[in-house]
Amino acid sequence: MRISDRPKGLAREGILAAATHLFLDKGVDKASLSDIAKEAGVSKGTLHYHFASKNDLIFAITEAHMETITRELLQLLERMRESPDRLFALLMTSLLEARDRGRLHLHLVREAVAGNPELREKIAETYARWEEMLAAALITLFPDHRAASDIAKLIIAIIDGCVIQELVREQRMDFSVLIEALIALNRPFFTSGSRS
Amino acid sequence: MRISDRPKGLAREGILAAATHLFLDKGVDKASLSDIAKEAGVSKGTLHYHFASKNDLIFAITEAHMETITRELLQLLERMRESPDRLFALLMTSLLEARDRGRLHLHLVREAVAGNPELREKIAETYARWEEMLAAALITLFPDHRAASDIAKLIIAIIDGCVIQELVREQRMDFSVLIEALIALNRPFFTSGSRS
Amino acid sequence: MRISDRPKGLAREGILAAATHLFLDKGVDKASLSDIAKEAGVSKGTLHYHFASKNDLIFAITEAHMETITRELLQLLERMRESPDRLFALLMTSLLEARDRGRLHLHLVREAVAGNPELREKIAETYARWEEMLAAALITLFPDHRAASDIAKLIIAIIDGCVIQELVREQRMDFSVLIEALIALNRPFFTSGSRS
Amino acid sequence: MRISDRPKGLAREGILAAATHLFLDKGVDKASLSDIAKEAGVSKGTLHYHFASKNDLIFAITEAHMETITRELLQLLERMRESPDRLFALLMTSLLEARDRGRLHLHLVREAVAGNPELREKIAETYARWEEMLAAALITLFPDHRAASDIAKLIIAIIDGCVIQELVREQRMDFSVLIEALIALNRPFFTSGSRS
DNA sequence: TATGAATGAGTTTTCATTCAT
DNA sequence: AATGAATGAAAACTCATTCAT
Repeated sequence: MRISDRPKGLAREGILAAATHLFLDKGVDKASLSDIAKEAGVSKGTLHYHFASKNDLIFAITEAHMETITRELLQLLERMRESPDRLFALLMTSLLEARDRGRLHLHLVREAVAGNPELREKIAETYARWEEMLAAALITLFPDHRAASDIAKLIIAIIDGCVIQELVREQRMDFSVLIEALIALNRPFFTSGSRS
Repeated sequence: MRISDRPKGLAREGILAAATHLFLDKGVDKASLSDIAKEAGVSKGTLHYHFASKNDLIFAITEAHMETITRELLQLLERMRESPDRLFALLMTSLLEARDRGRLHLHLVREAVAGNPELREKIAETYARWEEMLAAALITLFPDHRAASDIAKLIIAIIDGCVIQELVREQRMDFSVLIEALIALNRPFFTSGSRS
Repeated sequence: MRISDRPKGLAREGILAAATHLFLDKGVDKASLSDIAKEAGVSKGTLHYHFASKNDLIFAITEAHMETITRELLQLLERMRESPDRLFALLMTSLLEARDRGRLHLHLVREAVAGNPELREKIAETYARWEEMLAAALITLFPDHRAASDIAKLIIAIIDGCVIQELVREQRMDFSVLIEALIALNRPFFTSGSRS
Repeated sequence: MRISDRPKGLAREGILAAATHLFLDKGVDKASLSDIAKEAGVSKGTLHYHFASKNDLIFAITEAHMETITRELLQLLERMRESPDRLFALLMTSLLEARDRGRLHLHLVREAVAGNPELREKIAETYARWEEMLAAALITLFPDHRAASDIAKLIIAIIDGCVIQELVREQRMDFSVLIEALIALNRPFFTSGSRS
């Protein structure tokens, strides 16, 4: 809030915002540092003053992105106590509603997988953390249920899968329908009708 | 069969194989045409003789990749008639077992999403086709079930989601456990015990 | 001589000539690849086609430079049989007469010493070779003389030292005088007059 | 002595020390002002406060370096009166024993030769001064000897040449051997045995 | 068909220098 | 005296593409 804060932070924040936008839009590889500097309204020199390399920038943005999702997931799980039966629907609509976030997520995950081991490690750790958070919440809500950790894994996978579907097919997924499908799924296919 | 045929086909196939390998390994952007030409053992000139642009090459590889999966899906659905109750497990283990395929898939999807609309369209169409194939198979196997199309969508999403998990966390997913989870999922969480 | 030779070799030779000239003139660090490309009349892309990195170019030029001196030294030692008493004068005037060569030599040696171990090794080997060649020639000319190898070392050092003097003070050294000095040197200073 | 004096002098001295170390280590061109500021533990702003440009810094360091050698040469020539017969050996071992000094010397000389005329002039003057000092000392020690000035020139050249040899070949020169060689040199090679 | 030489636009990165505080 | 944020010019290097042969 102090005046002296602004000049310092502003450039850095502006760069992060510009980079986030361009990474999201064109992907990490195709967004050049020139593009980012231009969009942030700073010189390339300034950009490198704040982020020594492109990798640093990617890392900073990934950290912020993962942190944002984690925070949101936490809030979501809090709210869930009031209406546990809608957990799944809430989770998916909330986490997916920002299509931009999904887009950025895909780009960062791909960057991590394509030869950026540190980044991959970072993302893997966050995934593991989400899984734990989800599993813990499930156990609180349904103390008598086993396999909470597996269900957590499954939920995360479904969300990621839906992100891809949305991005590729450019159409919203209708979750109410998906959830119906999930409910219906178990009866005929896995138990092969034996559950009377 | 004529002698003159062979070199022609061979060079093209060699390029495709090299490009597939490098795209899979480093991603589409980071694999340069020089790398590919070198790995294929041809000159850059030859590469451009067979594929006018990098985009052409990407497109050809995407087509081949999607076609491979489609073919495999078809065979899988055939085999399914004999043991319909294991459909899901079979689907997932088969489609995921080649980790390379998942890796390539991620890279191609990302390339499509990041500013390559033609490619995106191509992939979207194939996804739609898979969905139809799956839905049709489900209807054949379980004629009295509704929402086959939604379940198809869900299955595809789960598979994509698992691919990402595997790539990021570098650990195989245990499907038997996931399927258990799926079965267990519907009871407490969605029906919240209301199922009589 | 064939027509097909020319286009191929020409660019490479042109680049080497331009780089030699600029390295000599401004030093290795201050001669940029842009400068070199411009002087050679080719694009920067072409330059990198022929020499993958600046280091490659430096190395190629160093090799050529050292080779030139070696060749010349060989010819000199041949000619020496006819007038062995003028060996030293001949050596120094010949090797130093091309001031450009000395200039280039200083730049390359400095580059080698400042963090280019491969280059340093290359130059060190050539120095050792010169020393051997010189020592062998001395032994042939004066079979009864010991310490040929040490004298060779000394001669090389004197030449290098004179190169530096010339470059820094921008004035030719007068060798006849230096040689006089060398002759005079031993009597009073080292033997302190004891040599009757 | 006042408190306010110290920080001022200290920063400047720290910068000079850091720059000397880095120039010596990596060469003048490859040592960046950022590196130097970091090693000196000051900001880049401070560095520019004390030295308006990199050239200023180079110049200051060169002056200090040349002054150090001059001072040492003076002391050496003083001590020489007591054992004039060992002049040469003493000179060379003393001036060369600090290998770092030779390294720095090479870098500064090269910088001077490569497009820094002021610096070149400065160094040339100092060389001339050394020559005079040496010649004067020689005349004092050996009043009846002619060509003292040429011998001085020769001695300086030999020292510079040995510095290069040492740096490139990374092995100490054995001076006793070199001196032997010098003594031996004059008889057979130059006079070709004619010295009755 | 196939090549390799050539290109130019573009990439990330480095760096000496300036300046408000 | 000292700082650190900012800059722009220039560095080395990459790469898809073109083209004569």
